Amino acid sequence: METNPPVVYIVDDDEAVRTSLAWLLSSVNIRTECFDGPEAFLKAYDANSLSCLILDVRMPEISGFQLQDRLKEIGADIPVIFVSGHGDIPMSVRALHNGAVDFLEKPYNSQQMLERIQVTLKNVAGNMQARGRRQQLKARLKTLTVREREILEKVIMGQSSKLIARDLNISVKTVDVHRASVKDKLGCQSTATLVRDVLMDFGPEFLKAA
Amino acid sequence: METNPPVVYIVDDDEAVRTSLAWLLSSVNIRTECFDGPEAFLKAYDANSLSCLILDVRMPEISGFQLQDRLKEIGADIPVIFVSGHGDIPMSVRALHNGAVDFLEKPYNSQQMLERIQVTLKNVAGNMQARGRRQQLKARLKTLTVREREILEKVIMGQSSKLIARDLNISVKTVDVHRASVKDKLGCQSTATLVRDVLMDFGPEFLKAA
DNA sequence: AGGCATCTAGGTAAAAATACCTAGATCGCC
DNA sequence: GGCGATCTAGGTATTTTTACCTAGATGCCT
Repeated sequence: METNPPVVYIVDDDEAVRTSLAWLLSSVNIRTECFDGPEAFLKAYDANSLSCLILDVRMPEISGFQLQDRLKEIGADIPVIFVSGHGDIPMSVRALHNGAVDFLEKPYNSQQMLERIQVTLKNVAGNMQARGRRQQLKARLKTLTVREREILEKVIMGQSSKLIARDLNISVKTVDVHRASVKDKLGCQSTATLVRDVLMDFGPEFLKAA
Repeated sequence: METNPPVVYIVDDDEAVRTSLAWLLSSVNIRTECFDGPEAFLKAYDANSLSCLILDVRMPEISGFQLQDRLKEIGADIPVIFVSGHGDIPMSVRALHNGAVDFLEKPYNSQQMLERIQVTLKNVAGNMQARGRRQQLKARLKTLTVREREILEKVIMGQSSKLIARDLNISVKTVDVHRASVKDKLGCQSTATLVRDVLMDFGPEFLKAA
């Protein structure tokens, strides 16, 4: 996790806006990367960076909303701050419902813009280590076999090895073997930490998650 | 938990708005309760009801935002739909950041208003049984003694009785006694279900919760 | 055919959790 | 002074989990 310098991605088709924002941020030593459209941004985006995205709503070809959807699809949880010159209330509501962290009007107040960005970056920083664990756990969950995952779910539901064995019509011994390899693969010390780690990072969505 | 008929609370100082909204909702058989100000609403509000709140932003004495803050303070997690006749984007963003589920402009489109309300009520209904468990668990957590709660936290952190005993400089036996009474008071069968139940309902906020 | 992953299951043993029991020390309250 | 709550801790026994070991059956890929 190389997260040291925060990056603010700026996606706007208006050259003047990009330049002005970049200048504003550089004045407080925040690194920026500018793109004139979503495609260019998606190519350059580094999911492991400590970053946020300043996104224009209305752009040719692909709108800001569409880019936001795209980012959700690929599981990129970079915080999005929308900026719009012709926005209205329904648009801002839609943006925030769709997961944006903020919505500002153009022309924006520099001081305010800066403040919102810094708050956002701060929040991202606060969530970084949690996100790291989450990603790691997700990767490890993928290494589980079908049977192991099945046992994991039942363990988390609080069933004992005996019950699980009866459910699956296999020996308790076999269940224990699977439990052991699950704990091994996920790097947990005990059933308690196993349940805790999985639920902390995935919560109720665990059963649905891939 | 008597939650049968959903209630839509309407708080607006404009009599005409209240009447019109109440009429709209009654046309689809949704029960409403109207109030001309936050104080009257707070007196009548039933936290156990399946409900949402249509709230005007600008009102004399106490603003909609202030009522929203008040509701957060008293732990009422009723979903709030703001309506405003003189709203702007910053206001809507502020409202949503503050926990509102929606923000509509006056004059509103009846069909749209209805739709948003129904979506909101549906979501509330979906969360009701979860909320019930949460409330029950919260109540039970309060019956724990200081020591029991201390042990519970360590158990959830994945520590074994042996470790906990060493941490607290007491006997393993004593730790087991506390563990047993914690499981008993919270109504859990095993450590796994204990960890699961607490984390499912409180998650990472468990340590901060009262 | 051989290698590899997976699911299966048994043995042995230690460690941990759980379920019962008793019971002393302390403290605040009536 | 007695009562109840709380924290303490021991005994005993059972069940469960965990850590090691081996190893057969299956199926897939090279």
